[in-house]
Amino acid sequence: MDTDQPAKIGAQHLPLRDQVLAALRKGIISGDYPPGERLTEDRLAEDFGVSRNPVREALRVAEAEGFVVILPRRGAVVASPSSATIHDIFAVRERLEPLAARLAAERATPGDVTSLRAVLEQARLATEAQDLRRVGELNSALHLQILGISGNPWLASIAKALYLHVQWVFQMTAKVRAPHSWDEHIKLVDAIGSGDGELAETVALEHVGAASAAAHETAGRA
Amino acid sequence: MDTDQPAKIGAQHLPLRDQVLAALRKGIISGDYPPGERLTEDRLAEDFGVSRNPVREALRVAEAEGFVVILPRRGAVVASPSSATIHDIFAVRERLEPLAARLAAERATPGDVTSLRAVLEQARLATEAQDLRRVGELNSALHLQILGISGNPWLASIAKALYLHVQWVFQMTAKVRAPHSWDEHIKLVDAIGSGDGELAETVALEHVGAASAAAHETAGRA
Amino acid sequence: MDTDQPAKIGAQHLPLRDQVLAALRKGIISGDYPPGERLTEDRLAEDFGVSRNPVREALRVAEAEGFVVILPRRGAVVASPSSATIHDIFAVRERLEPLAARLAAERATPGDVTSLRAVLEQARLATEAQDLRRVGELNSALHLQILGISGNPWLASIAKALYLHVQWVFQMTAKVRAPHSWDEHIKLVDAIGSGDGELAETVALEHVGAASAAAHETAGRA
Amino acid sequence: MDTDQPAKIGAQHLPLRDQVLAALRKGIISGDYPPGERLTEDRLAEDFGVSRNPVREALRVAEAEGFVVILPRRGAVVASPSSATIHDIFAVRERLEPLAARLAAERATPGDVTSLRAVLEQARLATEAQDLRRVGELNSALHLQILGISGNPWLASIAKALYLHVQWVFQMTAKVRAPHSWDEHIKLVDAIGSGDGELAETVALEHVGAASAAAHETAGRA
DNA sequence: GTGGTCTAGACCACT
DNA sequence: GTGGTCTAGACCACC
Repeated sequence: MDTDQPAKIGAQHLPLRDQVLAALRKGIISGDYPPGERLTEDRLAEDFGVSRNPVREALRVAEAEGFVVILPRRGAVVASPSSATIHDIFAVRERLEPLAARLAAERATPGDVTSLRAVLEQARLATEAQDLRRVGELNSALHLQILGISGNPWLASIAKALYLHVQWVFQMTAKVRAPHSWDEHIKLVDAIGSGDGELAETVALEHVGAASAAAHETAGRA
Repeated sequence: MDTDQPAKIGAQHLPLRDQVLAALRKGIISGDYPPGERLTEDRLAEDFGVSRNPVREALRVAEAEGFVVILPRRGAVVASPSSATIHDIFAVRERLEPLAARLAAERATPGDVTSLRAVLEQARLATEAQDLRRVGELNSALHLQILGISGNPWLASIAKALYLHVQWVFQMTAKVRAPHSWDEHIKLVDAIGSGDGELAETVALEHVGAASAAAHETAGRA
Repeated sequence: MDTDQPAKIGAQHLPLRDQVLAALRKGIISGDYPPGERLTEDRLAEDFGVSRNPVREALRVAEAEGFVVILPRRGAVVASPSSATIHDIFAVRERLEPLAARLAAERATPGDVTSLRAVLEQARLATEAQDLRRVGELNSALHLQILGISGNPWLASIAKALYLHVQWVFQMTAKVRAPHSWDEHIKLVDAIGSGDGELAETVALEHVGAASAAAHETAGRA
Repeated sequence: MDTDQPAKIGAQHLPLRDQVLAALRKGIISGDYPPGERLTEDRLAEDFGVSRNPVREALRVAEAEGFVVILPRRGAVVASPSSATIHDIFAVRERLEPLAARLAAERATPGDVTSLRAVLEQARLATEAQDLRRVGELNSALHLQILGISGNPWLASIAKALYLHVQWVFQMTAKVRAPHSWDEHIKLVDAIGSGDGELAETVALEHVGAASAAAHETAGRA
């Protein structure tokens, strides 16, 4: 995915705290840091090879994002999404993703639609190759791209956070509903491409509903 | 709702960073730190009488909440909500507050409703006394309480952040649409009290629509 | 080449100056900054998206490494290796690479040898695939690996600098002697694997001699 | 070779960073900044009466030369040559000084030889006067002059760096092998004067071997 | 004693 | 020269 001529050095040189945050999110979502696990600052600092200060700053943001719970003077613990959490998250997603789809349909340029269709095509190939991991990545990429097209950064930021949590839960339950979701995705992109906001919103609502149902089937612990 | 006897000392002893964060939010919303203002760590540390580390941690969270913008190696700046931002925020609120009202209607206990009506009554008295500041506070209190009753912490947390930003913008434009909003509030509480989720959602949608219109009239600058 | 579990964040988070230095070296060797080109600090700062300070520090080191020439109060210019320079460099390489080969032969563990042979195999595949760029990279990788095995950091550091310059000259003359060099490399690795320092030194000397001859044929300008 | 009348002011006015670098090298070699000592930028800036910027640039070059070790985000420390380091350095010198002697023999003009003999004579006088410090300086001057005569700037630059480090180690161990080395020096100059490269190389090799042995006797600590 | 919290100080980069 | 960033170390609450 890297361009040959990398972006300017200054722009890609992120502070340690940001890299720590990304690594921490990844570690949590991947299950390396399982729910309920205590996250002592010293341990994380050692894991990442940095001092405790950037770890602390990353933990504050991770808390704001809902990945960890911090108890004052007690330390941080990986959050434990329950089935209730999943229910809550989907309740919000059911409202926001249709909005995103509508806005995207109203604002999408031909280039945007081409880009979305490219993701669909890649997903088709990955599905044929049975590369489930890649399918999952493309699933995320598609939704994130739609959020970007919506042109509402607040919506995008909130929905992205929700989306990451859903991925996390899926990861925990070791189930992916990849098999049957791409038909819905194609319909969604078609609707966005048509420019019909009302239609896009309807399709998105159905899609979230299906995802929600699948999630609730597989959830139910911790 | 607070007991006269304050809660346990340990529970009310918040870390400095949390107090700094609260003070920072308040300072930004109140306009003491106007949009575009540079927030050097040293200055904030001095303002709050702490060292730079708790200031840094508070800034990270304030960034995640959208109150400040942090540019790597350049420092923090108070965010500058534009009229586009207001539009974006209301677009999301229009989806989430009706959801909150519906959930609240479906879950509200009689005690919850009594509590909501108490706020309405206090607001009526404050309006008669022309205590506009108090009216504003009660406005916030009402909406936050509804969010709490909804029982969806994700929804509550997101909507609260949006709500704070709306307050901020109102503060900036120095206009409050307090005069005519309480009629709507009464209708909203009635709907919640009735337990009719569908009705509550409809009333909430109208309310947000009115607020949105008022906000867009008064907004329109960096 | 990246491992799945990346190295600790702290270890791979280099200062901007180091990244600038690496980019500058790469730009010079690749010919993007041709010999004789003036390198104003402002321009480099813009090219890399950083401020002038890290650029200045990178330039000092690049000067110490012989890639640029800095004239006091006049600025930096990309160095212009002449055929005399090539001659000088090879005169030194003829003494140091045999030494490196001898030391490597005396110190190589079985694992070291396996690693060297892996590079040879990759090079064979890349040669078959006619991926000349990859062949060049593996060529460098092999020699650098031998230097590392030698266990003499001074030798490694000096020889590496010489090696980079030779690559630069090859790049300038747009000639690569890749075709016939891998036979020699195989002999060299065999000698190192045998543990016979004397033999390794002899083979290395022949190898450098061949490279030197090839370089002198293709050089002769700028 | 310097004229009595100093060169033009512009040419002799070196940038501050170069003067700082020279002073830093001198301070390290002389033991004023002992191995392992932390070199904070502020302290050096104060010591030399300059701002931190030229200090930083000098430190980068000093690192490239092996006098200091810089740990990212940790600062600079004076390098600590161990006996292993000494061994490594001499292993390289054994290859490069004979080469320098051979090249010098092949290229030396009568004037060059006269100049070398003048150094020998001064050294004889200084030895008689028991001015050991002067003897040491002349020792260095002789070897540096031979490197210059070799006509290979790469060789000269590399060998000079090695030579400075050897001096440093001798300084640290407070031992100088001055007593018996001048006989060897005379033989070396004779060989160079004869124009017989093979002979010069042989003599130089013996000389480095003797120096190496002496160094290893006196070394043996961090 | 472990570990969260905060301060002091220094490196690093921008202006 | 100012200011962002990170590290080292001290304080102090909890187990």
